[in-house]
Amino acid sequence: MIDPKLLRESPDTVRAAIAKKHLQVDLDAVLALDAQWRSQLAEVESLRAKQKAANNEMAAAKKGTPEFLAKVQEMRAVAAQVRDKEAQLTETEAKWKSAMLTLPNIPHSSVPEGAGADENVVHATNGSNEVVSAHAKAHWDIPGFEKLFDFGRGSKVTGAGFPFYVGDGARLVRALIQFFLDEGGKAGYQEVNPPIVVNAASATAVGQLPDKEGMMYQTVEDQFYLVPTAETPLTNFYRDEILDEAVLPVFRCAYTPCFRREAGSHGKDVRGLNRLHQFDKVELLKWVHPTRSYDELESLRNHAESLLQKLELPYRVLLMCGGDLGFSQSKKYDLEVWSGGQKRWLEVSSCSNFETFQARRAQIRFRSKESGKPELVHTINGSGLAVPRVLSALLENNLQADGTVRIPAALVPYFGKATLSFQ
RNA sequence: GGAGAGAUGGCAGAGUGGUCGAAUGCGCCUGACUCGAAAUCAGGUGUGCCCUUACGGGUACCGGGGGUUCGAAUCCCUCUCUCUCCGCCA
Repeated sequence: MIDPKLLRESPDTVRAAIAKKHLQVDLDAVLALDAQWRSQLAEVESLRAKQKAANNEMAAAKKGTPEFLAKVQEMRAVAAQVRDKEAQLTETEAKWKSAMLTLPNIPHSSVPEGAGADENVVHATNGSNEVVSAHAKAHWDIPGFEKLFDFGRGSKVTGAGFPFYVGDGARLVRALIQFFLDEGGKAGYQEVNPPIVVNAASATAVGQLPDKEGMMYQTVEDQFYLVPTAETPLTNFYRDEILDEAVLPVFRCAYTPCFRREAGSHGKDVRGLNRLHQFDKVELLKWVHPTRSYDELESLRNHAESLLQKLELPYRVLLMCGGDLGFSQSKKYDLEVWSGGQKRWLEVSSCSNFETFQARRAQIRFRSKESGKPELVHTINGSGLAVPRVLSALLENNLQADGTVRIPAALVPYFGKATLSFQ
């Protein structure tokens, strides 16, 4: 949610943000609702002030005296009025709140103009398909693939998009997870093992409810949600808290399985490991002082890049343009790994600065040393990294003439050997 | 799963339906005393929202939600969580 004061004081800033993100929002309707809410609030509060004053008089007077009884009579009418106006206010407030939630975060000035994915800016590239094996092929076409990545049995046991990882497949997944966590730790991110089901309040605080319930798996009895990303429990760690300024910045990383229903995304690009309903990911998250957040976004992105470098995978970094920036981000980089067999880029990390947008909704604040008052923190997150697509690139790019896969040196200590075999 | 107890400010802990945003203690901040510190003394010390250029004013919040009442921290209903005991169990 954006700052309601920003909307009042500088509606044009909000209008420009909506335009830059190529969204359609009737801002005038939101402004009208805001004015209505404030005037109704003033009305209710002045009635309550009246009640309060009368209460004090009545407390001083003797019970049962004619004056007292007259006052009770008088206040009955006021109480009825309060009930009435309060009901109206509650209704307006609900509309106001949901209208406010339709307003996107303000893009940072460094975000390029653009309507969609085609206009994202290639910020950097590292390596190219030239380094990729001449034997590369789409991972699902590699002989023996189903032995290590058993989609058939996964479909039987659960459904499409829930593969079994078997033998070296399982071992490689585990190696990647542990490699990512260890690297995160070295970079100063404290490791956290969070709950992987969350309640509705947590899902709401990060904006996954109420609009995106279709994205999450739900438990039947308890109204819990399987996390679509570790960002959900991790961001909620400090929900409704006021931190000591001295604890900032906080860097955390967490591995969780991630569950996504992705309703309506069937069809394109869903083969093999590209898009799963359950996948493994290490998430990086920072809670930082507002003055530092753009520096911290750069360093988080650098860390995520370093993982791809150590895995010797070619990748590029995209700076998302306004039209392809998410609703709640101020600035976002995507890291895409080159998948030599499919001959396409696969997104493996999305690094974003949310400024106060998430923190406002989740009420994550710190007490400013300067003012002594609570202020909202800035939150930044990114994957470091998502496992299956790294896996795709690794299997495809490193496929050798004999049908085995070369394991990059950084991963050998984790995997336990230098090659993976599909036999 | 069964039985019971509880939830009040940073912490501990009072609170009779009315003058309770809430005693008291601790903590913290400021000042006095001191060369300095400790001790002592005096004052201050929550959060959200609305109005106001400002000074300031108003209102809400005693786990969440609902109800009774002219008036609720206090009474009623309901939910959640915590603790204790029993059962089950990786």
